[in-house]
Amino acid sequence: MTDINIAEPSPHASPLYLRDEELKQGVDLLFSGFSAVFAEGDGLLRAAGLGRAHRRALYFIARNPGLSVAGLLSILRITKQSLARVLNDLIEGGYIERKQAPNDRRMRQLRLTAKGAALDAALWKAQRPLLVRAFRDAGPEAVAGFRRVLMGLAGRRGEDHAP
Amino acid sequence: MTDINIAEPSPHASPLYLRDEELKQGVDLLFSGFSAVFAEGDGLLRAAGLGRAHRRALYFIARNPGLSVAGLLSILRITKQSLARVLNDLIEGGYIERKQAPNDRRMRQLRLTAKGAALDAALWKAQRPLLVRAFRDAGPEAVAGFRRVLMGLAGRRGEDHAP
DNA sequence: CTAGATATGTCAGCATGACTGACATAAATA
DNA sequence: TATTTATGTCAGTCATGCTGACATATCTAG
Repeated sequence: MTDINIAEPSPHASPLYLRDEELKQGVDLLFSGFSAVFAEGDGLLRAAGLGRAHRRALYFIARNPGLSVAGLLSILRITKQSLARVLNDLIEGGYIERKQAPNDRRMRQLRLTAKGAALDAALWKAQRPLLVRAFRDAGPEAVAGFRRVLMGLAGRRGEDHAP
Repeated sequence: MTDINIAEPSPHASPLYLRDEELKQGVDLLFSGFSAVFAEGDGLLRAAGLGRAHRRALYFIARNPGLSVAGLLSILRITKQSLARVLNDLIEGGYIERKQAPNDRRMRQLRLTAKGAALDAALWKAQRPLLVRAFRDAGPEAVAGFRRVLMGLAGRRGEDHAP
């Protein structure tokens, strides 16, 4: 591959771990890791008659109770028309509820129902072992690095998804 | 904020970094980081009349010149019918070539053409700065941890994508 | 050499989940 | 009151995944 950067003048300008090959291995790993994490629990979803789009919405509503539609849109980065279908499915299925915000009644607050919370818990139960194993095997320092790099990649957009 | 999990009973049974909240933050970050990395360069793709599916194929063929169809399928984990459409688009567009393998002529070796390599380079040029910045800001130890965790998540499937 | 296994390609149809554009409504705000 | 904001909805399209069935060429085992 293009080893252009090996012959950098200053070691500070381009250390080994910033060569194209290392960066691309990072991309490979990100792709594989993401695929693995989000492949878990697909069986449960199909049983519930839902897809991955529903799951993502469910997940982020669970993580941010009372989230507004606009808030969810900014997390998922899809159009409101796309989200609307997903949300309507979830509401019709009794997984989430949509209520007017008391302070600004234009806004809707999204929350899980008991049924939605149960599905979310079941999905998490399926997904969790993989994460626990990977985190534990890697150790706390590695996990800290994992988070640090991802926060950099997400560009401070990755933080506000957590309550 | 939900500080529910702070009061864990035994530190050994569930170290702090393995609490549900920490694991879920990992999921949040993985989602955001992945989205950010793979959103870069979409403009170029559209200009070329291609989508993200084409990009993934192009990327992994670039990473593994001479890759077989089956090999690419096992990386992307989609059906051969889905892949066929993408590959045919790329071949018709002159981005990749498909040649019989000399040793086993049932197999096809996939490679980028000059045009494909140029597109791949342009995409990488768009994508790279984000990765460089995030890796450099996080530092080499963090990057090592990032890789370690992702390798655990990918379950040793994330390694063979690199040549 | 023949029979089967393997790697690939293709047709036909379907499902999911994105998109764009246009328009409607209710509530807040200037 | 006029405008902006947050949301919902209709209608159509596109991208990308899927299943099932079948064809072809080639390799491999008996």
